Amino acid sequence: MSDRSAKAEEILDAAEQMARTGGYNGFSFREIAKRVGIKAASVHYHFPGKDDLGATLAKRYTDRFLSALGDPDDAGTPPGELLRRYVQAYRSALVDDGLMCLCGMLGAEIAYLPEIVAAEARRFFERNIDWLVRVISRMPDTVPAGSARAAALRMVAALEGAMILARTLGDQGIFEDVAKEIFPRPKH
Amino acid sequence: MSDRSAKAEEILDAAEQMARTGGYNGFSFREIAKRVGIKAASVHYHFPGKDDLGATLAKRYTDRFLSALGDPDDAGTPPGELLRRYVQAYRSALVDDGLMCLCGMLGAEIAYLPEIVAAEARRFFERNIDWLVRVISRMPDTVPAGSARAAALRMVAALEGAMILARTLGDQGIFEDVAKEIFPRPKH
DNA sequence: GTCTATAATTTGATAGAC
DNA sequence: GTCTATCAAATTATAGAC
Repeated sequence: MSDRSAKAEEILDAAEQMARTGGYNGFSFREIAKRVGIKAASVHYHFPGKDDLGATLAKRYTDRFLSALGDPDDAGTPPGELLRRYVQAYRSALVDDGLMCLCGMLGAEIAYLPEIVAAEARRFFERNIDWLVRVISRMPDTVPAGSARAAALRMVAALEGAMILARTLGDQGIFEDVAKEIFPRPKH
Repeated sequence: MSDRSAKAEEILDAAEQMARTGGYNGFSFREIAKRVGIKAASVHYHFPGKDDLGATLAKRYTDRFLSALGDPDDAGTPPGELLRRYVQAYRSALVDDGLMCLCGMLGAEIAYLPEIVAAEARRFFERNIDWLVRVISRMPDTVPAGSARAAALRMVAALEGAMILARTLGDQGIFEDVAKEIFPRPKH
């Protein structure tokens, strides 16, 4: 468990909303402070530097995301349902939150990020791919052995790209058009 | 033709390199000035405001991108070759330039952009989709009529997402893994 | 076209009182 | 934990000399 104060969580909430709209430079201590009703100096009490805040933010995002997915090896859940759950996690980020994927945005600007933030962005995708590979490996009739990873990469790429497209053009239907056809196809 | 001075083009070159690494907040007048060997105030002579510079940058990027694609209706070029050329445009942006897609980054942060910049980011994707729809419509054996647009959206999404993934994980092979299987499949 | 000078604002950050 | 006060640096931008 992460033993963070309620105020620290509030700070992360505000920072996340801004970072998922404008990236790492999209949030500032002053704007966070204003939103949570304290002063900027007080934010530094909870998070010493912006890099700490950013890394914690990305870690919390990843942990929550993976937690929503559940165990990829759970024999009680069919792999097809797990893949639908994966798509739903992205849909929820875009539609329910009305925001972009935090680590997608951070990943795009990774060359300008402090290393501890960059490392968390990388970890998000590594864990995502691991999770998908485990699920897809349970579907031997759909994907040739060994290419589970390629199938996982295609899913992640399609969903991240679909978020950008839907967001840019202001049309959530675009996300659905892409999501509809991203599942690994049966071997023929 | 755009009648811009050589110095204006230099400014755009510097700004593009930074924007394709850190987004709209990833470039500044001072840093541009330093790179092209003038002072920040002089940059304002060429581009009155940052929004002007950003909009011009996105427009130049879009024009060059579409120019590299060529005429989607050119009967002398098979549609399959045109689609390979489309993938190559993304590959070149990632591998040759070593940078992200400018409008992908701008699109992700569109909610925080000045309207004239946001409009150009939207235009990039609208024109990309139009171009792809025209090409895919020339391949009636691969896609059911009417779903050419959905097929186009899937290609754009996959390529934008593949760039992010490859960039974040520092592995260009990831781009290739995704690109390999994004072409519309034959009807069966 | 480019410069100096300067303004107004924002940024991440620290010291020290309460 | 939060505050005031303050800082150094960076930001976009303008006025006016050359």
